[in-house]
Amino acid sequence: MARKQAADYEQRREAIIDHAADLFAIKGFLGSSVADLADACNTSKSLIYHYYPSKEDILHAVMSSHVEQLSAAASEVAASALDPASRLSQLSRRFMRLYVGAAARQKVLLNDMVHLPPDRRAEIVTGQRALVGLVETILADLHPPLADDAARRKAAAMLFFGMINWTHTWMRPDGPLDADAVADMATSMVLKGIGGV
Amino acid sequence: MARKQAADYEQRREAIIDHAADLFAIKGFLGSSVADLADACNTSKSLIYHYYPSKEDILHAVMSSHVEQLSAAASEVAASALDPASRLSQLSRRFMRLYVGAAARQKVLLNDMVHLPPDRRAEIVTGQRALVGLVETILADLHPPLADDAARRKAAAMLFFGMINWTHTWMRPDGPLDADAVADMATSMVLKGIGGV
DNA sequence: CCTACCGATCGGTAGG
DNA sequence: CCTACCGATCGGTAGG
Repeated sequence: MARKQAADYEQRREAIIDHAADLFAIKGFLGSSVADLADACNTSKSLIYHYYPSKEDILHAVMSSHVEQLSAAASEVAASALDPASRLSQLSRRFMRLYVGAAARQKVLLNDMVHLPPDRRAEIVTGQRALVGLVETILADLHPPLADDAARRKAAAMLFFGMINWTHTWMRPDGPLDADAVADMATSMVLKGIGGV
Repeated sequence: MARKQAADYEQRREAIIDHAADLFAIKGFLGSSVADLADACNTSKSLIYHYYPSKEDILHAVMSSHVEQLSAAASEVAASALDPASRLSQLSRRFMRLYVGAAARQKVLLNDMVHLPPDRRAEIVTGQRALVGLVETILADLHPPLADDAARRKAAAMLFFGMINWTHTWMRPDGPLDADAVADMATSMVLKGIGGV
């Protein structure tokens, strides 16, 4: 009879990704060694390589788990029957909560994409493009002239993502504004400009 | 008579920084070796170390030269007698032109700050904080309630910087919108929301 | 799941 | 005796 996989196989895989996210977020992918990661996990390099074939596979796992969370949130909002302004508001809040709740993964996603092998990078980029497409649709619903202007529609969506994606550089978990408060400021900026914040 | 410094000393120093910016922007600071940089400059590693004492000093020079350009542009806008909306518009355009004209330095500034030694990093951060302060002042002029709410004033300024700083991830020099067009979209988003773009 | 290693490459410095 | 610069190599450490 074939020997069973360790009962906690999936938990261990997940724990490695958690620690890798923290480490990569602080020191960068190339600035973190596999030995550093093994130490953080209180184990050996060999154990790490038992669960993942390469350091790049660990980076990919950190990123793809996070993009999947974002995609799931986006799908729920896309499937809802809310009006455009409420959809934007919901999307902002759901994204900002994930950004703050998984701050390390978010930083790694935004900083270390260049260190993924091209095929793995393409996979992540495809997931992100769907998120951009959803925001483009909402913005065109809010401001119909955008429907006929692909360049400005894309740019407007990226300006929105800039507002919320940039938060990882300045927001602190113990700061005066929480994820929802910042999400609502970004939504108001889109809907009414600075006069609405 | 003392022998003179090479006539092109400053040009050589600047050329090293130019090539370093391109290299670091593509492969990251840790992903680029001093040997790579020497190759890009068509010279030897020893020549690089003749002009800069360490790889980290090169990173600092890439960043500080760029922050100085941004600070100079900000100072001119701050000294102008324009109304708040025009000041924001001017600042957006001047910054976006620098971001696009020095795209490699901008990427390095945003991605590799973590690899600067703490004292060098503090110096760069101080320069950036002055830029944020200027934007906070303009936004409070545009929307007076912000004058009494430091947290939201800071957050609003960072949402604005998010819009323009994030452009390095999606704007292409040969794309349909140039630096001024994107700057004006960001300005309109602040002044009037999506209805103004 | 560990210790013991490898081929290669790193940032930085030697003599001349 | 200086500065400018080269070819070669240092001691350590990386991912695997």
